[in-house]
Amino acid sequence: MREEDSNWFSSWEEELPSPEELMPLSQTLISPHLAIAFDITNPSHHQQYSSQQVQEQQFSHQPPSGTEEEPARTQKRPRLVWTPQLHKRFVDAVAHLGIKNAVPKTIMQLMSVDGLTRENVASHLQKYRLYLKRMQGLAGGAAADSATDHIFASSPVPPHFLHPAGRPTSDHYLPFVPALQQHRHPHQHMAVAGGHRHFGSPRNAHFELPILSRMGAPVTGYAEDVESGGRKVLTLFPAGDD
DNA sequence: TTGATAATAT
DNA sequence: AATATTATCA
Repeated sequence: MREEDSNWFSSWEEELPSPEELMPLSQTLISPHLAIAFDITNPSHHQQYSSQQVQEQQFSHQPPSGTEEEPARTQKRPRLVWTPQLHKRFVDAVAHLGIKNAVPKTIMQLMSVDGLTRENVASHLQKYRLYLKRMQGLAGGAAADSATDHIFASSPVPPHFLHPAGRPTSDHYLPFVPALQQHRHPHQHMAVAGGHRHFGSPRNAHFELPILSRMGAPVTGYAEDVESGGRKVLTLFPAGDD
């Protein structure tokens, strides 16, 4: 742990974005009417995800190209930030499926994260596999820490992941059974949300984010602004119990 | 850096 | 044709 990890927790509540700042990706990326079906117009019932702990993923990188009311589908998807919680779900899904069936599409479906695409998972899976390979080499005690693998290290790697692969699928590993979202059923356990901050104008820093999909209430999270070159990244994740 | 995208393979 | 894996980009 570093200082930053302690610092952000300090300014955690201060920088805490309000639920209104969270834009439901399900509304922008999916069909408008479908988004409405997913959307909660009246935040009355909220605390039904206590065990799951609503996870908010903040995206960044919003193209400065004028129009802000671009068609949802033509919208360029912001960078996804893989938080430990999201990663944990990823690992759980992979563990549940077994290395064999752990392919991007299936993983994505099992994760049941709204807004998460197959590409997101594929990209991450690629990195994760590399991480696993790296760990096999250093098997024994020491773990590789490249600041890159921090996210991977946050979640324990199931034994069979490092296995030479000979077993078909002996997974009595049932972390959870998310129940694939087959039809339009607004029952995601998690969701990815995005929003755009206007750093240049700290005064009118109000966003016209519509409404939360259906889990904006207990949005506990911390927001950190990271500036890399000219790229502003705002990451937000819940203070989960993980 | 980390995640997206392109290229390629199955 | 669709999805998976690898490589490269930003």
